[in-house]
Amino acid sequence: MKPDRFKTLISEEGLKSTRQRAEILDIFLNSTGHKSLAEIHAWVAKMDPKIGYTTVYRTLKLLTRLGLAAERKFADGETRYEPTHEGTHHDHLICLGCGKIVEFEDDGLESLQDRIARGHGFKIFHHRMELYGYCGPCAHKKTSHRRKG
Amino acid sequence: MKPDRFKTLISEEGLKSTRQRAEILDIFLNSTGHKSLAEIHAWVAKMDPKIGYTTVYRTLKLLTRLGLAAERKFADGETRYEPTHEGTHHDHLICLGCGKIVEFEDDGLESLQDRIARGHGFKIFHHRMELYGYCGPCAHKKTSHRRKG
DNA sequence: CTATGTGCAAAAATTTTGCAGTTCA
DNA sequence: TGAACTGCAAAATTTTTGCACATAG
Repeated sequence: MKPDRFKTLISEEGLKSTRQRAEILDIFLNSTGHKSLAEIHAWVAKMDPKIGYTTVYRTLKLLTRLGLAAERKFADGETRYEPTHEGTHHDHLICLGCGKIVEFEDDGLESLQDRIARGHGFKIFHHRMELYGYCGPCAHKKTSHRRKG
Repeated sequence: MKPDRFKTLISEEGLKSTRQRAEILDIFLNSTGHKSLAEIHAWVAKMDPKIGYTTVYRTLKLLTRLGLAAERKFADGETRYEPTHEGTHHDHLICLGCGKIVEFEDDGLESLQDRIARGHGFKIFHHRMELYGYCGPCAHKKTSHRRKG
């Protein structure tokens, strides 16, 4: 995702490209994703303390509207945003032990989605799948505890 | 799920079975599921206006802890609760047109989950899958609009 | 120049907690 | 009786909005 694409998108809507938006976009796109507003703002404020929370809030809403960001609400309740990496869809594996979030892509899932949707007369646009469990290291810790315990 | 089961569960924890809890449980279990706290409270208050929002809030948290209810946060942001119908797992089809939420079960999904998890060294306990799109009637409306449009 | 954007502060909407009086076991 | 429960009000969060000033186009 190049900054140019953003400029094109907003000008198409008669909106403006500002210093703040460029700053937020830059930081947001180069982040790992899954960031809460507070986290993004903290990050942005480090670069430019004058940028307010409200601007970050409104910019992320804007990016969501333009399709460059996606709001996500995981089971823990906090609203998070992640860059959309247009074209590629991915889902999430979430470790209940250490909180790590791993992204994955699976074609089987995509076709399964279509089959299920057809069975219910739905026309699907997108889906969300989250797998909750323990990653390798965390699963191992739990197993060790049980051994001879 | 019989009320008796609830009585057993809470007495096991040294908790009490009260009129309010019975009322909330009754209404909650006989609902369609996916209700927000405000909705549940409004419903409960119709039966007994003296029952406060706080009690509903705390009771649903309690039910969640006991495994009788599950908190869900769909993409629209509102926290909703649904009865767990122990043993059966299901996922959701969500209509973006009319907001209808349809539950479904799919064995293929369950095995796919295991395959994906293994590939990433995860041990999965549960998952969440949501398919967003348009149900039959809503999809039809959209199509009609496009015709000769 | 003018419509849009920004930032502060404050309003709204949610979720959670403290406390005094009530109730179940 | 005593620990748990209830309900009100108020605190803590989180999300949104109003408004005066700044700025891109």
